[in-house]
Amino acid sequence: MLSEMRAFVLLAETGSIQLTAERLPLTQPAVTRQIQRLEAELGTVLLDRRSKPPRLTPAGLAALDRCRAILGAVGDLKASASADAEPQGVLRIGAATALSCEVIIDAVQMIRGRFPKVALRFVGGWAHDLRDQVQAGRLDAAVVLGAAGLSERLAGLHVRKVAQEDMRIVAGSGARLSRRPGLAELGDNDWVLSPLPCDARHVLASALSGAGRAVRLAAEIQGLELQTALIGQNLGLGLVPARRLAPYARRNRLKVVDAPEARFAFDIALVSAPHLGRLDSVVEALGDRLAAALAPRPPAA
Amino acid sequence: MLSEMRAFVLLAETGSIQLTAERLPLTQPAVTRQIQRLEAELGTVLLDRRSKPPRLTPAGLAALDRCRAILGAVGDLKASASADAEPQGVLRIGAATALSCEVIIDAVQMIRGRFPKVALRFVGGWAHDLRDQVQAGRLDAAVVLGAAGLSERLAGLHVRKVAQEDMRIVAGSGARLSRRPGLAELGDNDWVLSPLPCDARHVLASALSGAGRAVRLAAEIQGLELQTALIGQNLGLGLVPARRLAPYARRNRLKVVDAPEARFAFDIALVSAPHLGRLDSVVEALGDRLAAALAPRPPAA
DNA sequence: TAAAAATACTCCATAGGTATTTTAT
DNA sequence: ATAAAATACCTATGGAGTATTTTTA
Repeated sequence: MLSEMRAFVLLAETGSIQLTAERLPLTQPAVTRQIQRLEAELGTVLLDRRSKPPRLTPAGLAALDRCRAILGAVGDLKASASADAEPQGVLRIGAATALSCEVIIDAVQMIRGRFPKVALRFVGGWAHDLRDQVQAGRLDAAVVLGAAGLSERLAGLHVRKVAQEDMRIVAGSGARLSRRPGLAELGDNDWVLSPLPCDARHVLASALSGAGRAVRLAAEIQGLELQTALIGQNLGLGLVPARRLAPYARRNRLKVVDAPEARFAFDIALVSAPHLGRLDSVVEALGDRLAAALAPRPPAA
Repeated sequence: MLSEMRAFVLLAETGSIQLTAERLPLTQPAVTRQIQRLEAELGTVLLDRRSKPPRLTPAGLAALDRCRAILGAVGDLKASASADAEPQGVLRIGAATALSCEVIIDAVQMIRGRFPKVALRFVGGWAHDLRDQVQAGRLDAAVVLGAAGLSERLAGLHVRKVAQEDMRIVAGSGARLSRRPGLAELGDNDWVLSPLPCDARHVLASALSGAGRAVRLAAEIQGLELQTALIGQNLGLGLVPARRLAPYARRNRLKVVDAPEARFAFDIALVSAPHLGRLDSVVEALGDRLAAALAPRPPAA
């Protein structure tokens, strides 16, 4: 029906079926039948055929405007669907708890500035959960922490490593540890960690199990603020992202433990669903911004 | 492409291709391919097929609204084109010069009241001209005077007789005529008539030529006001529609000449182009109103 | 008479159906 | 294991082309 409408609008513009046929391009009988089909579909006579070339009837004149509007809307649909159109719509992003607020805020503001038609929906959560939600289609993308190299290819998902996060083992000022403790010694200490399914815990647990130890929990606390405070009270060892360590270490007089066998490096990865269409460029820009903000030596550090 | 969009919108509503197929009704593979076609046409992935049934991608969600709008506009087009829709658009009507202003004004006001979406375009002119213009498609309808019974079927036009107009031969008070003049005597007098192509003149001329006479013109004047004034000055005989005679006859002391061989009766006919669609009902209402206003004994006369 | 549109007829592209395979719950 | 969607293959409808007739300017 759309091609019939195109022929009809063109007919109104050119003034004859002949010219319309040349422009489409089609043969004259083809255009004749397109108009006839449109008339049959609408149940109205659109052309006054008492003259050659035919004129529009009043009904045809009324239908003409509507056809133009419809074809315009179809054109808009195609234009807005094409990949180079301006990104728009809701983009649901998950941010792993381990990321600092500043980085997120910076990214949100960048997106709001560069993609004004995109509505952002940020949710926090554990990396594991967020990955699942992206995979289930409830999130479009997520910034997650994962064991280095492990998240190269989640099934069907697009994964981009934007930075690396080193984890530091920290202890309170009163902790008694050898200068370079091995895995066994670490396993014999209490720990202050985040609740499961914290990914850092997973990695620590599997490392310790290599030395026949399980993780001994002194406390299970969410949030670096509280964790570092408790570690400062010598409740146990902790695991803190290197980039976020400084202020907490100063405040709670923590010391960094150098354990060569337990140097955990996580990837900060941007996981995104396939087929995001033009929103892909937003995710890409997000990745660029994160990579810049989390570069090894942050420019403003 | 429209049926593809219908399938897509329905898919978004039902949530599965299976259910969409049942509703359309089609088979499941047919719906699958309709969505695939739409995706190919738009160059975008609309469905996130990682789950069964599939979900909409962000691009799909954006396209959904546009598809709904387009399908709605197509529905409106069909509804507005259907015969029982409210008449709308421009209706171009011609009114023969012989008609009194009151009748036209009354008809216009009726149409403005009953068909508010119809824009009227009234033009005056001679019956002959107006008929041509309707036939040429430059007018949609015309109220014309024609020799009785002559205008039964103009080629391809719709003709409806709405009233009959008797023409009266009038003379000034000083005219010297026998009581019941024959055609020959009429032909030997001067006449005050409208300029060609006045239809009344045509009929008079052909009647007189039957008696071997041509029309002798004393004056060629447009407008009853002037014509009757000159006839009152005894410049010659005149031809006046019976319905409009009274006020002019009184003012100019005219007398009616009873010529049995020259009793001209004209039809007042409503000529309309074919295929006016829903505007036909407006023309029909116009005809009804004219017939009522011009009935043999007007109610308010 | 010339030009434009409508019709008659044929062919082919494409959309839908059936059967089957693949994939997610 | 079951249900849903995708694919393969076939068939048929319908739209376009060519040739011709009709109709208007």
